This record gives sequence, C-alpha cells and structure tokens, in this order.
Amino acid sequence: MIYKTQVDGCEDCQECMNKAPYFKILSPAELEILNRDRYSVRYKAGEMILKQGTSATHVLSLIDGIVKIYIEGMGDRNLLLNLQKPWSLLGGPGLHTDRKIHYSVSALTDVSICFIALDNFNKVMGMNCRFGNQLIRHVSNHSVILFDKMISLTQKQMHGRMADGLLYLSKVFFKSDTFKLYLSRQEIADLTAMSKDSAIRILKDFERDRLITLKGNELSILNTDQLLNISLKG
Amino acid sequence: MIYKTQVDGCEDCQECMNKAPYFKILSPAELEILNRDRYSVRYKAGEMILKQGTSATHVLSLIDGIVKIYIEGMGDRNLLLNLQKPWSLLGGPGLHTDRKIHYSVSALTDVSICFIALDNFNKVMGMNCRFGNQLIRHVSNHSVILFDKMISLTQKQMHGRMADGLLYLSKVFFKSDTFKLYLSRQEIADLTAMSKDSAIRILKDFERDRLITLKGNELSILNTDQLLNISLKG
DNA sequence: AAGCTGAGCTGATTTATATCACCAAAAGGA
DNA sequence: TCCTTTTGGTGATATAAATCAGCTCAGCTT
Repeated sequence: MIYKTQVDGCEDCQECMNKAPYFKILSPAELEILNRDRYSVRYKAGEMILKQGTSATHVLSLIDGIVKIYIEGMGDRNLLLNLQKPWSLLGGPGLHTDRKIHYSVSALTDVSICFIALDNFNKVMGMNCRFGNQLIRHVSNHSVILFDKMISLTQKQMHGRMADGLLYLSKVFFKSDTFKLYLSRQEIADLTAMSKDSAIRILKDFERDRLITLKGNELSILNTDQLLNISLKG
Repeated sequence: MIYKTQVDGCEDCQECMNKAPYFKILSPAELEILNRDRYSVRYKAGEMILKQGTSATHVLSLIDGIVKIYIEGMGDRNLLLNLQKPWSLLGGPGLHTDRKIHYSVSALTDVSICFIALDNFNKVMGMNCRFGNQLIRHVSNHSVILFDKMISLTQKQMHGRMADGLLYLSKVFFKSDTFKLYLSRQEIADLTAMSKDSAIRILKDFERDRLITLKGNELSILNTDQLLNISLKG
C-alpha cells in the first residue's frame, strides 16, 4: 500500500519554508532539526493515511492532494470532521497529549505527505516560543470550528445540516460555487451526521428546489442566499 | 451584579503557585507579570461570568466554586459542554485566535474568579516555551474530549447520551458515585442535547430501573456497569 | 455477452424524539 | 398569608429521520 518516494520540490524542509506557513518563522537550524529523519510518502486515492487508535509518532504535513479527517464512531458509522489541502498539518490533538491518534485520515485524491518525527517537532517547540504559539492558534482554531459544527449537528435538522455541509465545501474549503465533489453520498452523510438515504433525499430536494445542480460529481451552488437561509433557520 | 473583593488566600499570584498547576512552572519574574493588573471577583450562583460573543480581554482562573461552560446555539437552546472546578483556566479557544469569547460561562455555586490580563498572559507565553506547551496540551485535551462528546451526541440515542452525561458527572467531574446535582433538568437536557421533557423521562426510566436514585438534588449512581453498557450500546 | 457488484435513488414503514397540554409541588414575592 | 412563577413530571400526539425493500444503472469480471 504505502510506498516511499521522493516528492518533486520537497527534497528537504528548507524548500518548505516558502510554502508551508507553519514553518516560515523557523531558523535554518530549527528547520534542520525537523529535516532529520524526515521522509515523504505518496498515497493513492482511497488509501488510509492515519488510523484512529494507533500511536502518534510523526507530525504530517500535507504537500499535495486532498484528504478527509473523520472519527470512527459507534458501529461502523463515521463522523467526517473536515477536508484538508496543502499545507495543512495533520496528526490531531493527541500529538500534544497522550500520543495517540484520535481521528483517521484518508486520501480523497492522490496525496503526498511529509512525515516529521514528533520528537524533533517537540524539540523545536521547546526552542521557539513563536512556533509553539502558532500551534496553539492552530489547535484553538480547530476548537472554534468544532463548536460551530457541534451546534449544527445537534441543534439543526437535516436540511439545515446539509446546507451547512454544502456551504462549508463551497465557501470554506473549495472557495468556489462550482467544484468537483470528491465525496460519496455516504461521506456526505458522515459530514452531516445523517443516514446515507436521508443525505440522498435532501440533495435531491435541493436539486428540485434549484439550490444546487449535480452533474456526475460536479456540484454547483445556484442559490447561496437560500442555503444560508436554510442554515440559519436550522 | 459584579462586585470586586479580595478573595482570601489570593492576594497575588505568588500564592497561586502551589495551587494552580498551570502556574507552577513559572519563575517569580513571570508570575510578577501575570500579577500586574490582576484582580479577583466573587459571583453568586446563577450569575453569568463570560458572555459568548464579547471580546476576550482576560484569562480567567477559577479559584473557588463550580461553573458551567455552554454554547448558546439556535433559538434559545444551549449546549452544555462541561463543568469546571478550581484551578481550571477559562476563556476558551478565542483567546489565541480572534480574541472573542466562544462560549458562555455561568456560576453554578458561589464562585471566585481571578482575572489575568490577556496581554500579560501572552507576554509570558512568549517568554516561557514550557508554559506555552502546557497550554497546547490544555487546548488539545479539550479537543479530544470534544471528539468523544460529538460522537456521543450525534451517534447515540437518548438513553446512551444520558448515560454518558451521568458517567461524566460521577466519574470525571465529581469523582464520586453520590454527588449534589447542581444542574436543573433543563441543564441536563442541554448537556445531553435533548428536550427537557425527554431528559426528565429518561432520568425517571433510570430511577425505575434502579440505575440511579434522585433525592432532592442528591444523585447516586447505583449501577455503573449497566450505565456503561447503555453508553456502549448507544 | 452474461453475470456480478456497488452506488445512487425512491416509496413505504417504523421508530425515536420533540412537542403539546396539563397537573402538582416547590419557591419566591407582595 | 395568599398569589404567582418556576420547576418537575406525565400521557397523548405529531413529526423528523432511520430503516427496509426494491429498483436502476454504470463499471467490472469472467
């Protein structure tokens, strides 16, 4: 499944400096520490990158492609938290607590990942307060987003949740009213905490009401205002 | 409503050192910075301490009493995230991001709070990496707990959620099988994301099934194993 | 080509949960 | 003290959403 390769343009962390915002503030010496034992791996669409419950040994930097982050919950139900694109850091809150992975990560497209040893990462965090403070902002930001998601999932009904999910994809993630939907109906259901059947039904409702169109896996938002309205009313 | 007083045993931060775990690692000079402009306030049960949506100007250290942390959601529904006791830090993820308060905090008992200026707090975070790293652990821990809560609230049905709520109170918060329940039925409903009527009904179910007893607001867990079982089955 | 599989889709049915209407008891106010 | 308000409590009803069964269609495999 996993096969190591060197990814173009990512021979070492010095080159990452200009791309990955989290590493921009590091000195060459600090980057050198991260670069030790660093390696990158290419995954094919559909492959799992991190498995919930395993040990956290590396911080992952997403170099190329799109991944989904999800919690494996009751039975075989998943809760899709969000999607990530370059240059996001992956590994989750367990990196700084119990060194366990608390969410699974899978590739939605072909993906390149850079693995940084957690010990080296922590060493730099102990040397450079600004780097640590950036990380706090990173984790805090996630929390704020989780708060909103919790309200959406626990206090809105299905149409409101679906509106939230679609608005997240178009406004936050893809930043476009038309985008290739890399998610299956089941994954949309995981994103909006409903059954697959219900997700299908509500997408059809939205199509009938001319809020969206779906051709193949190309999704277009036709009426953002009305979606916002549905989101607001719950 | 809010009246300033000096709280016994909290004349300045030097004294907090031995009590508040987050401040233990700070040097006298660093504590002196936190102590500048520091003040403490006593609240009566029921009073609001932080209001969601306002500006974050201080980090709050809970010195005495019990508070509830909750998000004000759709309409007038609240989502009760958790309770806090001394010596917890309050203020939320907005302290490190947009300087907004993202959750409300209310006093369940009479409460004493120490207010530390956010600017001073940040100054110390820039000086002492270990302090910052502790904060990362703090915020990360919250995230891990939120993950579990999201699964509970979105994938379990009412009995499972109520079991989770009661187990949280007895095992995590009060660390006792018998405790004074400071929450109203409405607040228990907010904790478990259901209507007040349903919360009442399910508590009665649990009483009938001899899983708990409720005398006044004294709650006893009689059958932890069965509650765990209900929690697990969802 | 035939057969299989999995994804998307839909109507009918069941189930979980919210809502409503109402009552009793407790708590606070005049 | 009585009156009002709030909180806890309960059965009946309505509604949101999951489940079930079955169907089509596209992509594979043999």
